[in-house]
Amino acid sequence: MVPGDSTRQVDCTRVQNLKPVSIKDIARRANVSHSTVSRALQNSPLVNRETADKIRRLARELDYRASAVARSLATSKTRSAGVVVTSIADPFAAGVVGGIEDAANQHGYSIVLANSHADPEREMAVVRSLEERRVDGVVVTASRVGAMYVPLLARMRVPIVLLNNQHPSEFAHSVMIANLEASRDATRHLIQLGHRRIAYLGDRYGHQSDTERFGGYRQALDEADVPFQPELVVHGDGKPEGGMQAMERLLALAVPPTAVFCYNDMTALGALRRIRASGLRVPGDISLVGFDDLYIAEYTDPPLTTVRQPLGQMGRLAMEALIRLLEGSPAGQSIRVPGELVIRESTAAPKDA
Amino acid sequence: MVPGDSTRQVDCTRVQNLKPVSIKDIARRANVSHSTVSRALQNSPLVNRETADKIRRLARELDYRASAVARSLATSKTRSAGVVVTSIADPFAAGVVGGIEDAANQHGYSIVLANSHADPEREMAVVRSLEERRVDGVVVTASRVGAMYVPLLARMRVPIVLLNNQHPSEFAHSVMIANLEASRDATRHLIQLGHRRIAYLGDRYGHQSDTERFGGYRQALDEADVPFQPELVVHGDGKPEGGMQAMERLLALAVPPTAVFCYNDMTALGALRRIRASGLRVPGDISLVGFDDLYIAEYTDPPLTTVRQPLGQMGRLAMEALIRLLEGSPAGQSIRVPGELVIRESTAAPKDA
DNA sequence: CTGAAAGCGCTTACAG
DNA sequence: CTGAAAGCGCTTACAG
Repeated sequence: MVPGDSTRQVDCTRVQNLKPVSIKDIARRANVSHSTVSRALQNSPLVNRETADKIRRLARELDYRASAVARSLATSKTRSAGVVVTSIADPFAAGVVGGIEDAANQHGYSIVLANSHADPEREMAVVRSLEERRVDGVVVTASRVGAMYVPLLARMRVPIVLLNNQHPSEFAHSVMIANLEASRDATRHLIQLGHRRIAYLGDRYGHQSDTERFGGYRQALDEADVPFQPELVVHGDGKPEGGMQAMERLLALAVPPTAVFCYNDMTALGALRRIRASGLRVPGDISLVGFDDLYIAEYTDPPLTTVRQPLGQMGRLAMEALIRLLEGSPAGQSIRVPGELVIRESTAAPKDA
Repeated sequence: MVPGDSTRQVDCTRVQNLKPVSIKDIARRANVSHSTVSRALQNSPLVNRETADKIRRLARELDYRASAVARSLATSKTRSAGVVVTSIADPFAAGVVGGIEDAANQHGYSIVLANSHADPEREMAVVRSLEERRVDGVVVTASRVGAMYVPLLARMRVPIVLLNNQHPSEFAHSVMIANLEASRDATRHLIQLGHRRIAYLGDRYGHQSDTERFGGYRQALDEADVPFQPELVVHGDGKPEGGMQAMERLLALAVPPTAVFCYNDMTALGALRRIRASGLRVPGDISLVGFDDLYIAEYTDPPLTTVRQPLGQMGRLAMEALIRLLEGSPAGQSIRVPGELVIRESTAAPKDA
């Protein structure tokens, strides 16, 4: 061997393109037809016990991996689902996709993930790509998706499940958080603590979720005979910035609220900042409730009372609904998942109580 | 029409199983062979201009979608990449996968996503599934993956790119954050502010990233002739709980540090809590630096100075390296991505300076 | 420029 | 129980 001969070292980072072992390779060694191999590997009862065992042993020895692509072509099922999200980098989407993947995996499905970035061009490209891949179905978590997008998806002729979509539609099945019930619970919690001047800090974009959450707030007020005060309803943009500005208007009121129920945690974060900036304390002077239970809610100061969206579970339910659709069982047109009020330290009885 | 006849309403949620239009359907209408259709749709110069135009027009009219599965079988390329993460619900993985998907999409690749949950059984199942799907390559972001896992993946005989993996290996290409340089920068920042008693709050699990970050800390100290004090090095568990405990030990020192460089933001969060719990202020009494720039870092009180890992970019680089590998160009065995020191409000000059 | 043919790796009716 | 055959929807050498 030549000293320093670099060829003696195998370059593991480069890839040999040997083709994978196929059903034919096994057939040859087992002295049977490839049909028999196919049957044996599917545990078909049509194959003689011993032949089948021999075939399966060979498959293991040769480290055989059935080609899902060939199978898909033969069966016209890919056992894969497209998952469209606005952006997987968004923790919300990430949580939900975690559940989707778990359920898919458990049922032998694979997930083809695509970001739409709420960009119509990208959305078109994504749909086309999923169509070409012949995914068996798709779940869409793209809350800010255009209203036209769902019909576009529906043209794919595969089952669709929508997840917390702002435009639920007759074209598809859907899984959503039970906004009204959850926000009613959150508001009741404030009422039970003794609050009566409770503000609603909503989202100004007219999302269905805002409408529903506001509905729950109203309902809790009504059932407790707390008079509704329009001046206590303000709107942000769903982000901290908007929360700060809206909170500012609330603080400028002749009689500011003693508690604020926020559309979401991001908004609550802004409200919290604004309250502290004006020298007031949470929950000493003002109680604060969020919605979502983002990771961060646990680490704000004080930790935020909020409504948890069971993201993983919602994803799981969506994927399971899709699978049921694919396998012909009834799936439930519209599934509502209860939120969970997580009481931390941003809520307390009002001072004057 | 019978009143109340429910059949007149199309049930859009149910799916008709009409098979997609194929190359043959187009061929029939165009009065050519399917070979010609195939060529025309690939923009092959071998096809007569007008025939090609006619074919492409027909394809558009019929809303033709080439079957990627048939093409994959014919070409033995799927133009898809497996992406293995410990859990996509982890914001870190989510950020990175965002970049991976963007790069993939841009190059016409699809992403098959799989959670390993750091569970050996699941890891095996995931690898098997990706093998069966015949993905062209895989990128793995599974920092806490078992050391045995990468060799297992390598057996897949497809290119692998590792992303911030704790066990970079000769089996694969890798993309990692430049830990040493970034933590040297962070430490320098503290030194420049005037600190000399700077603690390192590390991770006790002996991750390579901890070793490297500690190395950067040492290097910054050395180059500034700040004496290294072993008592200022403590270890947490990478989470807030461990950060609190380790910070407690630091506070119990005869002369506590005036600044603490934490292994990551989660640890910093714990340290921050512990510092405030003892009535001290950040950065008034102690400056604090994290690592990662989690979403939350911007919203702590005070906002945390930290090192940003450009997650999206790292994902993009990993996917691009994989694609280069797939297309036979050199890809760079080991790519290091610089972190970025984000100076917020948790660092200031020491009191006595 | 075009078509007939073979092949990719499976599944599955059909005939024995 | 088994095999030969056809087919899934493409691609691509080969022959004209």
